Amino acid sequence: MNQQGPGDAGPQSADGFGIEVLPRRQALADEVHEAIKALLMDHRIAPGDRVSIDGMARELGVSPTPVREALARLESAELVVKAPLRGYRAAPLLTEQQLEDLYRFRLLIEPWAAARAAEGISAAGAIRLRAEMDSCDAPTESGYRSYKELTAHDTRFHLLTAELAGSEQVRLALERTHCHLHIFRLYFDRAVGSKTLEEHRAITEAIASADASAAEQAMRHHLEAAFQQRLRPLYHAPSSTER
Amino acid sequence: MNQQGPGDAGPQSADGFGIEVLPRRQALADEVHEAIKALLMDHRIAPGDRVSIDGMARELGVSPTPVREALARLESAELVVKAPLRGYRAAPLLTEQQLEDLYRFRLLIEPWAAARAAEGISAAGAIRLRAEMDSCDAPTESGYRSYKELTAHDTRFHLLTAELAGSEQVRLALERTHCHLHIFRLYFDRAVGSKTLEEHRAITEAIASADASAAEQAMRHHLEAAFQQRLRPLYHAPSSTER
DNA sequence: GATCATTGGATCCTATAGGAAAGTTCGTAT
DNA sequence: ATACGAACTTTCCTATAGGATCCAATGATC
Repeated sequence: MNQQGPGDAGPQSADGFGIEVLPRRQALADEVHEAIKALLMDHRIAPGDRVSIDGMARELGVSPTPVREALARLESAELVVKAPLRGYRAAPLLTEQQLEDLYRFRLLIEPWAAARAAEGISAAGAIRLRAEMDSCDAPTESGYRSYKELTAHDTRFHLLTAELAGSEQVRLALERTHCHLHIFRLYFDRAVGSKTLEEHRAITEAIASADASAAEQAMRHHLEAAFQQRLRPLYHAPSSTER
Repeated sequence: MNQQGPGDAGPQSADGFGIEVLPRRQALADEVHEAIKALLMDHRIAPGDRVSIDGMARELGVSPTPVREALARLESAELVVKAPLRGYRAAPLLTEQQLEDLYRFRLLIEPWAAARAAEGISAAGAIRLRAEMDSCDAPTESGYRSYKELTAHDTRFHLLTAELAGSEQVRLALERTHCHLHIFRLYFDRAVGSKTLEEHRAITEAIASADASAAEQAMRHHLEAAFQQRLRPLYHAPSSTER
């Protein structure tokens, strides 16, 4: 609607100085896309719930058209399923078999990526990796970090290792699994141990010291521990929402 | 045109007797999606060309809304790119580096999948695999098979091996790369050798005889040969745009 | 003659309206 | 009381209109 205040009408060449803030003219369908994704993660839309185009448009205060576009993309990402004349529904939670399959896939590509990242690590890459760790590592004494924050870090960390491996296809494949979103939906209300950060730290150091086999092994250990010790028990424990 | 002109409107559910077998109300957006994908593969939309929403709607005789939805999905699949206020463009061809990256990724997951398929092969699985081979293998003397047909077989064959591996994630990852579509766009006007079918046959026999290491090796050989001997030379040969 | 401002065209983006189909509910007959 | 049928409601699906923006062409000015 309104352009952000005065002076930026010209998107980039406002004053001739290439500030290039690029006011993200991108938008409305993308914002709707992110909004719905956030609703799915927060369980404000439970798995299996209907996602009405009109209802979502009313709730977000936009017309149905961008909602339709956003849902089409979410369907392509398998986060919602579309029944031809019955509307969209939120995708169900992963079954235990699907989760196992997902981690088998991650075990196939991520240790490999960690090894390649270690082989080709640069000074700048090591800095980026350590910065990511520090962003979530530092003040762990005062207050607990929210699970949402830790998940965001986890997402960035794993995608960063894939990026450092130099394989865009691996990074894309990992991103397209939306594994972090699925995991988040699985135990979005549980506290996460500090084990994750410890394991991330081990991976970081292995990569930063260019030790390929150590990086591969650390990543493998991390994924196996996450699956066997943290995720899989959720299916056999009582479905508690305790903290 | 108005809403549903009288002639073409009522599809077939004229009377209350819904004898019509599944009126296939499925999709208009889906059909548009497939139509545009076909246009991309046939180079009727060249890489880099603009894909106007209104223009495509006029050409296909539908309203812009389903076109918009189809393009949103194609963008999610990275077959078109969207410039915020400048419309969609067909994605450019893969660079040599991107092709190499793609095959590195396939070498990571597909030999693994072939080995798992061999380990868990069933009688039914072997039959399906051989049927796929026979469908394209048989009458190779009378007429040449079109490249389009062979590509379709290649797509089905590789997805089938991934499916037989029992990993939905691997199958999805392979599908999401759209590698066959990219390859097709690379040399859509060339004849393909019979080498591909020979290599497929070797993979099929290795899987059907439950020889995991042979299957893995055959798949690896197939991918390396395809990249090194068939695809990569395209970048160094004289340009192929003239016909 | 070259550069910049202005105007025009095309396109995208959002919003709204109307028709069609499916699910649901209520009423009636057995 | 139960089953069947009809009407209703909700929702999706398509089409069209209007506002905003970007690219291109033209004319004016230095």
